[in-house]
Amino acid sequence: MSHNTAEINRQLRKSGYRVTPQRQLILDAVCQLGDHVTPEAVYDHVHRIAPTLSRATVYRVLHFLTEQQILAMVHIADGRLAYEMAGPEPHHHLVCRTCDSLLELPHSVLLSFRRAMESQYDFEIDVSHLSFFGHCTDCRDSAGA
Amino acid sequence: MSHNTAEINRQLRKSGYRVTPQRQLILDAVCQLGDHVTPEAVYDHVHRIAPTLSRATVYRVLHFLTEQQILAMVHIADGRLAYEMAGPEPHHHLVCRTCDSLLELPHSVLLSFRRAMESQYDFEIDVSHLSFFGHCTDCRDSAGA
DNA sequence: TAGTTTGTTGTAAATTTTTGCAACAAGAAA
DNA sequence: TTTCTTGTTGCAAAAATTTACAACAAACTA
Repeated sequence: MSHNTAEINRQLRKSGYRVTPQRQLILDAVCQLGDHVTPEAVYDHVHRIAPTLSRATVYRVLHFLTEQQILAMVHIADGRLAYEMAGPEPHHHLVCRTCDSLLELPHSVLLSFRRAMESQYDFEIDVSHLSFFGHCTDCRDSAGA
Repeated sequence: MSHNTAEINRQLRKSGYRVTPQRQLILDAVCQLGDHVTPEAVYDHVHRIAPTLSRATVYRVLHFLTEQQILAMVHIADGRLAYEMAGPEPHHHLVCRTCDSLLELPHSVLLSFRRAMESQYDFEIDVSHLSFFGHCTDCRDSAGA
């Protein structure tokens, strides 16, 4: 996935934050590495380009960009965290606990569920990204029902 | 929440695992401490009773009891993990990102969603526990729409 | 372009979580 | 009750993540 650098930079500056080379590198890395990028993968990637960029900065920037809704935090197996670009159209994942495969879930599938929570509980679910864990077709079959 | 010790112990032994004082203490701790118990809270609690019980054991046992479906792993704010008793009837939470309050969601609310995923994607969602993050009534109001 | 403000970074240390391994002990069997 | 097998634990070290703080530098202003 690509991202509109100029637009993002403008957004950050407007909010009083700064655009640093570190932030740009880390954002590019997540962008290039695709879905479910772990902090360690980001670090490995950017560290090759900028050897002085520290792990602490990676963690801080990932957290920061998530707060700014530029990235989305994703739960992957075992309660670990990963990140990915927060597209304008959210999508979600069905994560297989056995083979770690991913199925993408279009946002539309969740809209009615979200509306239900809103009307029944007056609670506004943040649907920037959701992961559901379970078992895919193949793994259920091979588990030998 | 209370738990049927004898039943759980029988289940573990039947599967070839052992019932140790450490496991019993940790299970009791989660039970007594209620919903969303963090590993650190468990450690503090059990460490008072059994000072030699190590942090490593707390983490290992929480993980183990979750695999055995005796506990359920819960995602709390910021991607942190917590645990709670896995009741026979699953329940879920709406977690407010602002005030950290919890709303309990009856399992029935998710049944249709789960069925939909099964028929549309042939994916069986594990619904032992789900957390949805967002904002509750009060916090949306005070945010001054 | 130079000066000023203050948001950010790197370092190092603190915390949290995981893992290897030898000693231990639960539970089965005799 | 004693013995034996092997699942578990504690320790210590490794790995992952967070935090304090001084130095740095992005962006605004003149």
